[in-house]
Amino acid sequence: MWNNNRFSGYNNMIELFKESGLKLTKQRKLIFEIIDKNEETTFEEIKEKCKTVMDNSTIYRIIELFLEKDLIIKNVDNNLVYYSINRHEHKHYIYCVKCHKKTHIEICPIEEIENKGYKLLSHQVKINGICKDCQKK
Amino acid sequence: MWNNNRFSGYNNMIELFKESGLKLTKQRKLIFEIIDKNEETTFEEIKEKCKTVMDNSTIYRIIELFLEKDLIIKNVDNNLVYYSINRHEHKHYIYCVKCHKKTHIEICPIEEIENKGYKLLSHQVKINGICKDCQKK
DNA sequence: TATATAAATGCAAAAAAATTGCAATTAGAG
DNA sequence: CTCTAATTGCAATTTTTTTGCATTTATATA
Repeated sequence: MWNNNRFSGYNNMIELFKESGLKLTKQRKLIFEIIDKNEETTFEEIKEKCKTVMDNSTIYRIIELFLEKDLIIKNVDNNLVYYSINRHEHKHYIYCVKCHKKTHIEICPIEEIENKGYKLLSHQVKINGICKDCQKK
Repeated sequence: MWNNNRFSGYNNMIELFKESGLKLTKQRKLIFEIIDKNEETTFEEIKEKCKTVMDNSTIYRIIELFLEKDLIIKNVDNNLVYYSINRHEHKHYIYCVKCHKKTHIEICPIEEIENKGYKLLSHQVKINGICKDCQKK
């Protein structure tokens, strides 16, 4: 997963950790890989996959750390918390809730915001739908 | 607050509750009014304002109920949970984090989503910035 | 490669948040 | 006004998150 260049600017996790000044422990490595494996990962998934390997408190601490260092992004939808690797790309997607396919959305309000004189601080966009194929099923 | 017609389609809370099949208790009324008073209300604000009037479990139950009945919208940003009245309007805003002014954004990705064959289920858009005036200060 | 040490983890305990069952109360229909 | 189903308060539980400290570990450097 990690050698396929999906992460713009870094060739691997080791470098990424080094740049953030983080020791590469096996616990951090595991959590990072779990989050990296899917587009979005719930906290429950992480807990489930880690429970034999590390303590819950460690999970909490690592996730907090990753968020602080901007390695991951937190996202809440429908009472579920999701984490994903921060790939530093400015793109928005629509997710199919059935097949989990994602489709890029071209439209982006940034320009309009800047035209209105606002300085942009943060934005969250989350769009769920059902894709063409899944509607047929 | 409630008689100013901000809520499209309903003239008052009583009617709204009736349509949703909810008894209008003083506890529900209070929570609804608290959420209605501001653009966004945190759970802590609600707890604080209700603590002398009702039990915490009642607050949890009422908020859950309002969400189920789609009377309010839940929104998470920066680890804080916000609630707002569901005014059934399809609009997006940019919020100024300093003066809390909101400005409507025209752009909307819905059309593009539909062109791509997706059936839209839900969407969340949250954009924070600093408005022109506040940047000068 | 070995060593020193600052940082990270595990563990157990505590604190905080959310949920539940049930008796008492209340809104609203008739 | 009365009746009843629905709602609330209360107390207890369960679940989630945080914390302090002893032990372990990653990594810089000798």
